[in-house]
Amino acid sequence: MSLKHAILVQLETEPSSGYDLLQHFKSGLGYFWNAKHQQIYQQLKTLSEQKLISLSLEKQKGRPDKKTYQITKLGTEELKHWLTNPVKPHKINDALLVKVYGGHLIDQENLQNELMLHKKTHKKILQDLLNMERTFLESPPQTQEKYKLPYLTLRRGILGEQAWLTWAKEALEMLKK
Amino acid sequence: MSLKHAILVQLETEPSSGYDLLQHFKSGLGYFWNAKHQQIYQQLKTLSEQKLISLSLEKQKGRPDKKTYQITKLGTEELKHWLTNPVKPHKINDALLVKVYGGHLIDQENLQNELMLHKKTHKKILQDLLNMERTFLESPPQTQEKYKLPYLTLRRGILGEQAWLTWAKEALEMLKK
DNA sequence: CCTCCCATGTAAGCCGTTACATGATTGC
DNA sequence: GCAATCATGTAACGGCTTACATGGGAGG
Repeated sequence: MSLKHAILVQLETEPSSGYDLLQHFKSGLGYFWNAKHQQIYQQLKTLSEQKLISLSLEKQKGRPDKKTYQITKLGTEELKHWLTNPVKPHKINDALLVKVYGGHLIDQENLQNELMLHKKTHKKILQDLLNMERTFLESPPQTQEKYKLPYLTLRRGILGEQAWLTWAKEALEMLKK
Repeated sequence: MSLKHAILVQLETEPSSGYDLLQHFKSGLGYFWNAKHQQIYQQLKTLSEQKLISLSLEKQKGRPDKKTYQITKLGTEELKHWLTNPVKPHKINDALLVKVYGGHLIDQENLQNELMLHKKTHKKILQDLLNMERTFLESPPQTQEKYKLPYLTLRRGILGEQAWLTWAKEALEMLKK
């Protein structure tokens, strides 16, 4: 629903190609918004038709032209409008918890293994986020001031992942009894 | 994607009508899986056609027949199969964080107000979850043993909401400077 | 009377996933 | 040579949301 706005936010920061956006969704932004390349390219097409973004072709040697999009005046307006109106609370649809809820139907060992698998992923994510935080905290004060809002989203990620890991520890202990 | 399985899990516990399921999605299960009535009724129809669930009509005085669904053998198999295979990690698509990320475009006050609004909602959810936990902890040991897996999902909710509130406090302090 | 809760549905449209497709460059 | 990364797309399908629709009972 707001992939649209996630793209506009990014383009407001700097003009990007579809591929660039994809990279952002894999790193920083990606912690709280996910999108695949197919969806991004389709959305860019739509946004372009709606005149919320515009396109420039950058010629590249040897490679096909790189399509760089930038936000238009209309796009900035739309973005500001969206930012000013409240968003609905985030909906959680977490299949793992459905599984835990109904886990009495399968081996406890099986359940534990799956939890441990997810734990690995979450540990990795936390490490990545902590690394980003370290980089941020080592940057000069004016950089920190400039990126303080993205930093807040990073903090959300860190606190969220830590809470997840605390839960997993608790859950595994309980399952092992 | 696994509304299907969320429904099967619930029906495995007890036969229910569409309306009953809706109530579960508004309370316990609802913390980690959301669905609207339209979606539930459609899904029940589909599952019924696939013979994963079956229907009995309960006659009621004065009211139209209540449609009660129960899980079939085939449904239980499908559920066990799903439970045994790993699920993909939960994807977060959180519009509020997109907003914070791009919040430099609007009033800081506006952003703070929205955060406070969400804080209220999360506080309410946490209170509800803590109440459910109290009820659980006051129940007899055999009940606790029986519902230990759903209790784990409750714990996930509590830890998650507490982490959210910790973050919000931190964020609001930072924004006020 | 009016609103909330019980109780169930159809239909259109949007959003997102999966599968299919192409082709160049870089590093091992 | 082969895999990974850069770089962009189309098409089909499935899931979810929004709007529309109906009708009885309970309580203030």
